[in-house]
Amino acid sequence: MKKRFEDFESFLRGRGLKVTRTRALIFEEIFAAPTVHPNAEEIYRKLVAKKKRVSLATIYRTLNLLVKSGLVSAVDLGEDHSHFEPEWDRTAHGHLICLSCGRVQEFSREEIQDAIERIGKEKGFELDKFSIQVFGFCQACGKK
Amino acid sequence: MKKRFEDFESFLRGRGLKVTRTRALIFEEIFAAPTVHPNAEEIYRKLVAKKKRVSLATIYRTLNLLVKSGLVSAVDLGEDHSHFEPEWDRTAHGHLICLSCGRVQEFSREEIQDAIERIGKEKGFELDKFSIQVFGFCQACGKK
DNA sequence: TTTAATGCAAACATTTTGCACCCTG
DNA sequence: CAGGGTGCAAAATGTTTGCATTAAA
Repeated sequence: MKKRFEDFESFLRGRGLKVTRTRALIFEEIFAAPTVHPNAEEIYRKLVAKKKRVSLATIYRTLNLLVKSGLVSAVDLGEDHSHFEPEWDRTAHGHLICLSCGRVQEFSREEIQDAIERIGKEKGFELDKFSIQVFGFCQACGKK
Repeated sequence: MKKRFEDFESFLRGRGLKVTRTRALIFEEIFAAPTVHPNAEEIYRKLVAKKKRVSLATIYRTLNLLVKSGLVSAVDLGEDHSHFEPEWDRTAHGHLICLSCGRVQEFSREEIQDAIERIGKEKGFELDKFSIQVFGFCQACGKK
């Protein structure tokens, strides 16, 4: 099931929060290009480029709401700031991060998910979520 | 093979850098308690408690050297700062991080490492390193 | 004695917050 | 029109850097 803006609306209404123009714009920026993994600054710059009047503060506040809602995840790509991606309902996935060009590819493997679930069982650890970052060189960069 | 201070000395000498008292102290702090995963601030506080005269700046500078040397890794435990651990020669491992008490357990599984290597091959991605964080509740906290 | 290392304070980068004004419901 | 939302500027964090001084080699 694909998450859409209505899910964010429900989340906000359920907490007595308001559905605003700015929140919709930020939501759009993340969901319209799911492979981009933008950070707060990038979202800000894109909205400014589209002549929207927003502030970084609001972007951070909205990102926090989106993460709390479960519709968006923060991902660590080895930089000193967070990146954000839509959280679709699908097998958990990891990221391949190119140390040369910075390109990010996703992957998902049942076997890894299963192995992690087995580890949780063994150690009596109740799983919530996990993240995997694989660093290296993508096909294009590795060939050089 | 277990890494020891001599390895750090070789690294430093090989680059024309100096083996100093402060660098030894910081190295010790990380290697003496490998399960601690301290952050820069914690290392600083422990050394101050031991009446050592150090600055956070030197700790950060030394941590950067240790990471470059490959003797120490920076690990992301979901907080807004890095933690550090000795990088022993062993199968790559992941961390189970308790969202309630913050305790960190390690795990390692050949099958995960193999799966990631297979993914690299498939995508023509030349692997360098990977990290896995599993968030959830440890046995003690989960029972409550 | 030469060159790197250190502590300190200032600079940085990212993210959060206080406040006066604005907009949604 | 009441209460949350917003932009702006200031604050809070974590980390890095410039500089004068100290200490390895």
